[in-house]
Amino acid sequence: MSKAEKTKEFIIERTATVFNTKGYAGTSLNDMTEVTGLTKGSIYGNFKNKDDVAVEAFKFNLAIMSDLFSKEMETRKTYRDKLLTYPDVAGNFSETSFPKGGCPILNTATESDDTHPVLKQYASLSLIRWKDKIVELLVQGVASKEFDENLNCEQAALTILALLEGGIMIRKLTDNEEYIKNIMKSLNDYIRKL
Amino acid sequence: MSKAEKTKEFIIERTATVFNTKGYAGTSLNDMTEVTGLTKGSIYGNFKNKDDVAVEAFKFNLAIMSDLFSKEMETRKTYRDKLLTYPDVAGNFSETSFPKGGCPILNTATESDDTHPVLKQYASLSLIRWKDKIVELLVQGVASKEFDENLNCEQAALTILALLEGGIMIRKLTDNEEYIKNIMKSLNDYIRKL
DNA sequence: TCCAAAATATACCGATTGGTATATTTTGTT
DNA sequence: AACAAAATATACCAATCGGTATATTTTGGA
Repeated sequence: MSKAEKTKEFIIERTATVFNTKGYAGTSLNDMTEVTGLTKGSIYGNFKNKDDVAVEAFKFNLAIMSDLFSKEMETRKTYRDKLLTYPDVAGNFSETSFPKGGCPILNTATESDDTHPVLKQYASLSLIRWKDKIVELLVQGVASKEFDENLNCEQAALTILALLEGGIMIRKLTDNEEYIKNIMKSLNDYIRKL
Repeated sequence: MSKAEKTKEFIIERTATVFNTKGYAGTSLNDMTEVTGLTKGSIYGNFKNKDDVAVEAFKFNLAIMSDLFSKEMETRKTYRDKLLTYPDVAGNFSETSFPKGGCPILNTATESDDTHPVLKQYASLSLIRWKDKIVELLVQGVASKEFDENLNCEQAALTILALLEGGIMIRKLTDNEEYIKNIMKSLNDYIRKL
Protein backbone atom coordinates (compact mmCIF):
# COMPACT_ATOMS: atom_id res chain seq x y z
CA MET A 1 0.00 0.00 0.00
CA SER A 2 1.48 3.31 -1.13
CA LYS A 3 1.75 6.34 1.08
CA ALA A 4 -1.19 7.99 -0.63
CA GLU A 5 -3.35 4.91 -0.24
CA LYS A 6 -2.56 4.80 3.46
CA THR A 7 -3.39 8.48 3.78
CA LYS A 8 -6.62 7.92 1.94
CA GLU A 9 -7.60 5.14 4.36
CA PHE A 10 -6.54 7.33 7.26
CA ILE A 11 -8.70 10.22 6.08
CA ILE A 12 -11.73 7.97 5.67
CA GLU A 13 -11.31 6.39 9.09
CA ARG A 14 -10.89 9.68 10.87
CA THR A 15 -13.63 11.60 9.10
CA ALA A 16 -16.15 8.75 9.18
CA THR A 17 -17.17 9.49 12.77
CA VAL A 18 -17.47 13.20 12.11
CA PHE A 19 -19.65 12.66 9.06
CA ASN A 20 -21.92 10.33 11.01
CA THR A 21 -22.34 12.69 13.94
CA LYS A 22 -22.30 16.18 12.40
CA GLY A 23 -24.12 15.04 9.29
CA TYR A 24 -22.80 14.46 5.81
CA ALA A 25 -23.70 17.96 4.66
CA GLY A 26 -22.90 19.59 8.00
CA THR A 27 -19.28 18.46 8.09
CA SER A 28 -16.94 21.16 6.82
CA LEU A 29 -13.51 20.96 5.23
CA ASN A 30 -12.24 22.55 8.41
CA ASP A 31 -13.71 19.70 10.47
CA MET A 32 -11.91 17.30 8.20
CA THR A 33 -8.51 18.96 8.50
CA GLU A 34 -8.92 19.23 12.27
CA VAL A 35 -9.73 15.57 12.80
CA THR A 36 -7.02 14.31 10.46
CA GLY A 37 -4.30 16.83 11.26
CA LEU A 38 -3.82 17.17 7.51
CA THR A 39 -4.28 20.19 5.28
CA LYS A 40 -6.82 20.85 2.57
CA GLY A 41 -4.15 20.35 -0.07
CA SER A 42 -3.40 16.90 1.25
CA ILE A 43 -7.04 15.89 1.34
CA TYR A 44 -7.66 17.20 -2.16
CA GLY A 45 -4.59 15.37 -3.35
CA ASN A 46 -6.31 12.12 -2.40
CA PHE A 47 -9.94 12.91 -3.13
CA LYS A 48 -11.71 14.69 -5.92
CA ASN A 49 -13.82 16.79 -3.56
CA LYS A 50 -15.60 16.81 -0.23
CA ASP A 51 -18.51 14.72 -1.49
CA ASP A 52 -16.07 12.07 -2.58
CA VAL A 53 -14.80 11.76 0.98
CA ALA A 54 -18.36 11.79 2.30
CA VAL A 55 -19.33 8.83 0.11
CA GLU A 56 -16.30 6.82 1.21
CA ALA A 57 -16.97 7.69 4.84
CA PHE A 58 -20.56 6.56 4.43
CA LYS A 59 -19.41 3.23 3.00
CA PHE A 60 -16.96 2.87 5.87
CA ASN A 61 -19.62 3.49 8.51
CA LEU A 62 -22.06 1.20 6.77
CA ALA A 63 -19.44 -1.55 6.67
CA ILE A 64 -18.85 -1.24 10.41
CA MET A 65 -22.53 -1.61 11.15
CA SER A 66 -22.97 -4.33 8.58
CA ASP A 67 -20.04 -6.35 9.89
CA LEU A 68 -21.30 -6.00 13.43
CA PHE A 69 -24.53 -7.74 12.48
CA SER A 70 -23.13 -10.33 10.08
CA LYS A 71 -20.28 -11.37 12.41
CA GLU A 72 -22.80 -12.19 15.11
CA MET A 73 -25.17 -13.76 12.60
CA GLU A 74 -22.50 -16.19 11.43
CA THR A 75 -22.34 -17.78 14.86
CA ARG A 76 -26.02 -18.68 14.76
CA LYS A 77 -27.57 -21.69 13.09
CA THR A 78 -31.34 -21.40 12.69
CA TYR A 79 -32.87 -18.65 10.59
CA ARG A 80 -34.90 -17.46 13.53
CA ASP A 81 -31.77 -17.14 15.64
CA LYS A 82 -30.01 -15.39 12.79
CA LEU A 83 -32.80 -12.82 12.57
CA LEU A 84 -32.73 -12.34 16.32
CA THR A 85 -29.25 -10.93 15.82
CA TYR A 86 -30.81 -7.60 14.92
CA PRO A 87 -32.64 -6.90 18.19
CA ASP A 88 -29.83 -8.48 20.17
CA VAL A 89 -27.10 -6.27 18.70
CA ALA A 90 -29.12 -3.06 18.35
CA GLY A 91 -30.56 -3.48 21.83
CA ASN A 92 -27.12 -3.34 23.35
CA PHE A 93 -26.16 -0.24 21.48
CA SER A 94 -23.64 1.23 23.87
CA GLU A 95 -21.92 -2.05 24.61
CA THR A 96 -21.42 -2.95 20.97
CA SER A 97 -19.10 -1.14 18.62
CA PHE A 98 -22.00 0.43 16.79
CA PRO A 99 -20.86 3.40 14.68
CA LYS A 100 -20.85 6.65 16.62
CA GLY A 101 -23.82 8.73 15.51
CA GLY A 102 -25.99 5.70 14.89
CA CYS A 103 -27.13 4.14 11.64
CA PRO A 104 -25.53 5.89 8.64
CA ILE A 105 -28.50 4.98 6.46
CA LEU A 106 -30.91 6.64 8.83
CA ASN A 107 -28.68 9.69 9.14
CA THR A 108 -28.44 10.09 5.39
CA ALA A 109 -32.13 9.39 4.80
CA THR A 110 -33.35 12.63 6.30
CA GLU A 111 -30.75 14.94 4.80
CA SER A 112 -31.76 17.30 2.06
CA ASP A 113 -32.47 15.71 -1.30
CA ASP A 114 -30.60 18.35 -3.26
CA THR A 115 -27.51 18.80 -1.11
CA HIS A 116 -26.27 15.28 -1.65
CA PRO A 117 -28.19 13.22 -4.20
CA VAL A 118 -25.33 10.77 -4.77
CA LEU A 119 -25.07 9.88 -1.11
CA LYS A 120 -28.82 9.56 -0.88
CA GLN A 121 -28.76 7.11 -3.77
CA TYR A 122 -26.15 5.06 -1.94
CA ALA A 123 -28.20 5.04 1.24
CA SER A 124 -31.37 4.06 -0.60
CA LEU A 125 -29.60 1.23 -2.36
CA SER A 126 -28.03 0.03 0.87
CA LEU A 127 -31.40 -0.07 2.59
CA ILE A 128 -32.99 -2.04 -0.23
CA ARG A 129 -30.09 -4.50 -0.23
CA TRP A 130 -30.46 -4.89 3.52
CA LYS A 131 -34.18 -5.53 3.09
CA ASP A 132 -33.45 -8.13 0.39
CA LYS A 133 -31.00 -9.85 2.69
CA ILE A 134 -33.68 -10.15 5.37
CA VAL A 135 -36.19 -11.36 2.79
CA GLU A 136 -33.75 -14.09 1.82
CA LEU A 137 -33.36 -15.21 5.42
CA LEU A 138 -37.13 -15.33 5.76
CA VAL A 139 -37.61 -17.25 2.53
CA GLN A 140 -35.04 -19.81 3.61
CA GLY A 141 -36.68 -20.00 7.02
CA VAL A 142 -40.02 -20.71 5.39
CA ALA A 143 -38.43 -23.38 3.18
CA SER A 144 -36.93 -25.06 6.22
CA LYS A 145 -40.33 -24.97 7.98
CA GLU A 146 -39.06 -22.62 10.68
CA PHE A 147 -41.57 -19.92 9.80
CA ASP A 148 -45.22 -19.98 8.79
CA GLU A 149 -45.58 -21.05 5.18
CA ASN A 150 -48.00 -18.19 4.48
CA LEU A 151 -45.54 -15.55 5.65
CA ASN A 152 -45.35 -12.40 3.53
CA CYS A 153 -41.56 -12.15 3.51
CA GLU A 154 -41.35 -8.72 1.92
CA GLN A 155 -43.72 -7.25 4.47
CA ALA A 156 -42.00 -8.97 7.37
CA ALA A 157 -38.57 -7.77 6.25
CA LEU A 158 -39.78 -4.18 5.98
CA THR A 159 -41.40 -4.45 9.39
CA ILE A 160 -38.18 -5.67 10.96
CA LEU A 161 -36.27 -2.83 9.33
CA ALA A 162 -38.79 -0.22 10.41
CA LEU A 163 -38.64 -1.37 14.03
CA LEU A 164 -34.85 -1.34 13.89
CA GLU A 165 -34.48 2.08 12.32
CA GLY A 166 -37.35 3.55 14.28
CA GLY A 167 -35.76 2.31 17.46
CA ILE A 168 -32.36 3.72 16.57
CA MET A 169 -33.95 7.04 15.71
CA ILE A 170 -35.85 7.23 19.00
CA ARG A 171 -32.72 6.36 20.90
CA LYS A 172 -30.68 8.98 19.11
CA LEU A 173 -33.24 11.70 19.71
CA THR A 174 -34.12 11.00 23.32
CA ASP A 175 -30.82 9.48 24.40
CA ASN A 176 -32.83 6.99 26.41
CA GLU A 177 -31.44 3.47 26.27
CA GLU A 178 -34.61 2.00 27.76
CA TYR A 179 -36.66 3.07 24.78
CA ILE A 180 -34.69 1.10 22.22
CA LYS A 181 -34.50 -1.86 24.57
CA ASN A 182 -38.30 -1.94 24.77
CA ILE A 183 -38.62 -1.69 21.02
CA MET A 184 -36.05 -4.43 20.48
CA LYS A 185 -38.02 -6.59 22.88
CA SER A 186 -41.01 -6.15 20.59
CA LEU A 187 -38.89 -6.97 17.58
CA ASN A 188 -37.74 -10.07 19.39
CA ASP A 189 -41.36 -11.09 20.01
CA TYR A 190 -42.23 -10.38 16.41
CA ILE A 191 -39.47 -12.63 15.07
CA ARG A 192 -40.31 -15.40 17.52
CA LYS A 193 -43.91 -15.44 16.33
CA LEU A 194 -43.12 -15.61 12.60
CA MET B 1 -53.72 41.06 13.89
CA SER B 2 -51.08 43.70 13.14
CA LYS B 3 -49.14 43.83 9.92
CA ALA B 4 -46.06 42.47 11.62
CA GLU B 5 -48.00 39.60 13.13
CA LYS B 6 -49.36 38.72 9.72
CA THR B 7 -45.90 38.87 8.21
CA LYS B 8 -44.60 36.68 11.00
CA GLU B 9 -47.26 34.07 10.26
CA PHE B 10 -46.55 34.39 6.57
CA ILE B 11 -42.83 33.80 7.05
CA ILE B 12 -43.48 30.74 9.20
CA GLU B 13 -45.94 29.25 6.72
CA ARG B 14 -43.70 29.78 3.74
CA THR B 15 -40.42 28.69 5.30
CA ALA B 16 -41.94 25.67 7.08
CA THR B 17 -41.84 23.52 3.95
CA VAL B 18 -38.29 24.56 3.13
CA PHE B 19 -37.07 23.77 6.62
CA ASN B 20 -38.74 20.35 6.51
CA THR B 21 -37.27 19.45 3.11
CA LYS B 22 -33.83 21.08 3.07
CA GLY B 23 -33.26 20.44 6.75
CA TYR B 24 -33.37 22.85 9.64
CA ALA B 25 -29.62 23.49 9.51
CA GLY B 26 -29.40 23.28 5.74
CA THR B 27 -31.88 26.07 5.09
CA SER B 28 -30.11 29.37 4.45
CA LEU B 29 -31.24 32.96 4.93
CA ASN B 30 -31.20 33.19 1.16
CA ASP B 31 -33.66 30.28 0.91
CA MET B 32 -35.90 32.11 3.34
CA THR B 33 -35.88 35.40 1.42
CA GLU B 34 -36.49 33.56 -1.86
CA VAL B 35 -39.50 31.63 -0.63
CA THR B 36 -41.09 34.60 1.14
CA GLY B 37 -40.18 37.31 -1.34
CA LEU B 38 -39.08 39.37 1.64
CA THR B 39 -35.66 40.72 2.53
CA LYS B 40 -33.34 39.81 5.36
CA GLY B 41 -34.17 43.07 7.09
CA SER B 42 -37.83 42.23 7.10
CA ILE B 43 -37.28 38.76 8.46
CA TYR B 44 -34.95 40.02 11.18
CA GLY B 45 -37.49 42.68 12.06
CA ASN B 46 -39.88 39.90 13.01
CA PHE B 47 -37.54 37.26 14.37
CA LYS B 48 -34.53 37.37 16.63
CA ASN B 49 -32.46 35.14 14.35
CA LYS B 50 -32.60 32.22 11.95
CA ASP B 51 -32.90 29.65 14.70
CA ASP B 52 -35.93 31.49 16.01
CA VAL B 53 -37.67 31.04 12.65
CA ALA B 54 -36.56 27.41 12.51
CA VAL B 55 -38.16 26.65 15.86
CA GLU B 56 -41.44 28.28 14.86
CA ALA B 57 -41.38 26.46 11.53
CA PHE B 58 -40.81 23.18 13.35
CA LYS B 59 -43.79 23.85 15.61
CA PHE B 60 -45.86 24.71 12.56
CA ASN B 61 -44.97 21.49 10.77
CA LEU B 62 -45.50 19.44 13.89
CA ALA B 63 -48.95 21.00 14.35
CA ILE B 64 -49.94 20.07 10.79
CA MET B 65 -48.97 16.46 11.34
CA SER B 66 -50.45 16.37 14.82
CA ASP B 67 -53.76 17.84 13.67
CA LEU B 68 -53.93 15.41 10.79
CA PHE B 69 -53.86 12.51 13.23
CA SER B 70 -56.03 13.97 15.96
CA LYS B 71 -58.73 15.23 13.60
CA GLU B 72 -59.19 11.70 12.27
CA MET B 73 -58.88 10.22 15.74
CA GLU B 74 -61.73 12.35 17.03
CA THR B 75 -64.15 10.66 14.63
CA ARG B 76 -63.41 7.25 16.11
CA LYS B 77 -64.93 5.76 19.20
CA THR B 78 -63.07 2.71 20.47
CA TYR B 79 -59.46 2.99 21.62
CA ARG B 80 -58.42 0.36 19.13
CA ASP B 81 -59.99 2.32 16.30
CA LYS B 82 -58.39 5.49 17.59
CA LEU B 83 -54.97 3.86 17.52
CA LEU B 84 -55.61 2.53 14.03
CA THR B 85 -55.65 6.16 12.94
CA TYR B 86 -51.87 6.08 12.80
CA PRO B 87 -51.42 3.35 10.19
CA ASP B 88 -54.49 4.57 8.30
CA VAL B 89 -53.25 8.14 7.94
CA ALA B 90 -49.54 7.43 7.51
CA GLY B 91 -50.29 4.63 5.06
CA ASN B 92 -51.96 7.06 2.71
CA PHE B 93 -49.13 9.51 2.83
CA SER B 94 -49.52 11.15 -0.55
CA GLU B 95 -53.29 11.44 -0.37
CA THR B 96 -53.28 13.10 3.03
CA SER B 97 -51.99 16.59 3.69
CA PHE B 98 -48.94 15.21 5.46
CA PRO B 99 -46.21 17.89 5.78
CA LYS B 100 -43.91 17.98 2.79
CA GLY B 101 -40.60 16.44 3.74
CA GLY B 102 -42.21 13.96 6.10
CA CYS B 103 -42.21 13.87 9.88
CA PRO B 104 -40.52 16.96 11.35
CA ILE B 105 -39.51 15.02 14.45
CA LEU B 106 -37.72 12.40 12.36
CA ASN B 107 -36.05 15.07 10.26
CA THR B 108 -34.78 16.90 13.30
CA ALA B 109 -33.73 13.75 15.12
CA THR B 110 -30.85 12.95 12.82
CA GLU B 111 -29.44 16.47 12.50
CA SER B 112 -26.22 17.35 14.21
CA ASP B 113 -26.40 17.66 17.98
CA ASP B 114 -24.30 20.80 18.11
CA THR B 115 -25.76 22.77 15.22
CA HIS B 116 -29.19 23.12 16.76
CA PRO B 117 -29.53 21.89 20.36
CA VAL B 118 -32.67 23.94 21.04
CA LEU B 119 -34.55 22.44 18.12
CA LYS B 120 -33.37 18.99 19.10
CA GLN B 121 -34.73 19.53 22.58
CA TYR B 122 -38.08 20.48 21.09
CA ALA B 123 -38.13 17.39 18.88
CA SER B 124 -37.19 15.13 21.76
CA LEU B 125 -39.91 16.60 23.95
CA SER B 126 -42.48 16.31 21.18
CA LEU B 127 -41.66 12.66 20.66
CA ILE B 128 -41.96 11.87 24.35
CA ARG B 129 -45.28 13.72 24.54
CA TRP B 130 -46.50 11.76 21.55
CA LYS B 131 -45.43 8.53 23.22
CA ASP B 132 -47.24 9.53 26.41
CA LYS B 133 -50.39 10.25 24.43
CA ILE B 134 -50.29 6.76 22.96
CA VAL B 135 -49.60 5.29 26.40
CA GLU B 136 -52.70 7.03 27.67
CA LEU B 137 -54.84 5.61 24.87
CA LEU B 138 -53.50 2.17 25.66
CA VAL B 139 -54.08 2.53 29.40
CA GLN B 140 -57.66 3.61 28.79
CA GLY B 141 -58.10 0.75 26.34
CA VAL B 142 -56.92 -1.70 28.98
CA ALA B 143 -59.27 -0.15 31.53
CA SER B 144 -62.21 -0.55 29.15
CA LYS B 145 -61.22 -4.19 28.54
CA GLU B 146 -60.44 -3.54 24.88
CA PHE B 147 -56.83 -4.62 25.26
CA ASP B 148 -55.13 -7.40 27.17
CA GLU B 149 -54.90 -6.55 30.85
CA ASN B 150 -51.24 -7.59 30.96
CA LEU B 151 -50.26 -5.18 28.19
CA ASN B 152 -47.03 -3.28 28.70
CA CYS B 153 -48.33 0.09 27.55
CA GLU B 154 -44.99 1.88 27.50
CA GLN B 155 -43.45 -0.83 25.34
CA ALA B 156 -46.44 -0.98 23.02
CA ALA B 157 -46.49 2.80 22.57
CA LEU B 158 -42.80 2.84 21.69
CA THR B 159 -43.30 -0.02 19.26
CA ILE B 160 -46.11 1.82 17.49
CA LEU B 161 -43.94 4.92 17.25
CA ALA B 162 -40.95 3.00 15.94
CA LEU B 163 -43.03 1.36 13.21
CA LEU B 164 -44.49 4.72 12.26
CA GLU B 165 -41.22 6.63 12.17
CA GLY B 166 -39.32 3.74 10.65
CA GLY B 167 -41.93 3.50 7.94
CA ILE B 168 -41.83 7.21 7.21
CA MET B 169 -38.05 7.10 7.04
CA ILE B 170 -38.02 4.16 4.62
CA ARG B 171 -40.58 5.88 2.44
CA LYS B 172 -38.62 9.12 2.40
CA LEU B 173 -35.37 7.41 1.49
CA THR B 174 -36.63 4.97 -1.13
CA ASP B 175 -39.60 7.00 -2.37
CA ASN B 176 -41.52 3.74 -2.57
CA GLU B 177 -45.10 4.03 -1.41
CA GLU B 178 -45.53 0.26 -1.25
CA TYR B 179 -42.93 -0.03 1.49
CA ILE B 180 -44.73 2.17 3.99
CA LYS B 181 -48.04 0.55 3.08
CA ASN B 182 -46.63 -2.85 3.99
CA ILE B 183 -45.24 -1.53 7.25
CA MET B 184 -48.51 0.15 8.11
CA LYS B 185 -50.27 -3.13 7.46
CA SER B 186 -48.04 -4.70 10.10
CA LEU B 187 -48.79 -1.84 12.45
CA ASN B 188 -52.46 -2.45 11.83
CA ASP B 189 -52.04 -6.12 12.70
CA TYR B 190 -50.07 -5.22 15.80
CA ILE B 191 -52.79 -2.90 17.10
CA ARG B 192 -55.53 -5.40 16.33
CA LYS B 193 -53.79 -8.06 18.40
CA LEU B 194 -53.21 -5.91 21.49
C1' DT C 1 -54.08 65.02 5.01
C1' DC C 2 -50.52 65.01 7.98
C1' DC C 3 -47.19 62.67 10.75
C1' DA C 4 -45.01 59.71 14.07
C1' DA C 5 -44.40 54.96 14.61
C1' DA C 6 -44.05 50.65 12.82
C1' DA C 7 -42.52 47.71 9.20
C1' DT C 8 -39.64 46.69 5.42
C1' DA C 9 -35.63 47.38 2.22
C1' DT C 10 -30.79 48.55 1.23
C1' DA C 11 -26.19 48.06 1.76
C1' DC C 12 -22.95 46.57 4.18
C1' DC C 13 -19.89 43.54 7.76
C1' DG C 14 -16.57 39.79 9.19
C1' DA C 15 -16.37 34.88 9.15
C1' DT C 16 -16.66 30.64 6.92
C1' DT C 17 -17.65 27.87 3.01
C1' DG C 18 -15.57 24.57 -0.77
C1' DG C 19 -11.92 24.67 -3.89
C1' DT C 20 -7.24 25.42 -6.32
C1' DA C 21 -2.68 26.96 -8.16
C1' DT C 22 1.68 26.74 -6.60
C1' DA C 23 5.45 25.90 -3.50
C1' DT C 24 7.63 22.69 -0.46
C1' DT C 25 8.61 18.34 1.49
C1' DT C 26 8.84 13.39 1.47
C1' DT C 27 9.35 9.11 -0.87
C1' DG C 28 11.46 5.34 -3.32
C1' DT C 29 14.77 4.16 -7.07
C1' DT C 30 19.23 4.23 -9.17
C1' DA D 1 23.87 10.45 -2.23
C1' DA D 2 21.43 12.24 -6.01
C1' DC D 3 17.17 13.01 -8.12
C1' DA D 4 12.70 12.71 -10.31
C1' DA D 5 8.15 11.70 -8.88
C1' DA D 6 4.79 11.54 -5.64
C1' DA D 7 2.66 13.47 -1.67
C1' DT D 8 1.68 17.22 1.29
C1' DA D 9 1.58 22.21 2.77
C1' DT D 10 0.92 27.17 1.91
C1' DA D 11 -1.50 30.85 0.44
C1' DC D 12 -4.81 32.33 -1.93
C1' DC D 13 -9.71 32.74 -4.47
C1' DA D 14 -14.77 33.92 -5.14
C1' DA D 15 -19.08 32.79 -3.14
C1' DT D 16 -21.95 32.31 0.58
C1' DC D 17 -22.93 32.25 5.39
C1' DG D 18 -25.64 34.68 9.40
C1' DG D 19 -26.26 39.14 11.01
C1' DT D 20 -26.88 44.40 11.49
C1' DA D 21 -26.91 49.54 11.13
C1' DT D 22 -29.29 52.61 8.63
C1' DA D 23 -32.29 54.35 5.12
C1' DT D 24 -36.78 54.11 3.08
C1' DT D 25 -41.50 52.92 2.81
C1' DT D 26 -45.92 51.76 4.69
C1' DT D 27 -49.30 51.95 8.18
C1' DG D 28 -53.05 53.76 10.99
C1' DG D 29 -54.65 57.35 14.23
C1' DA D 30 -55.54 62.45 14.87
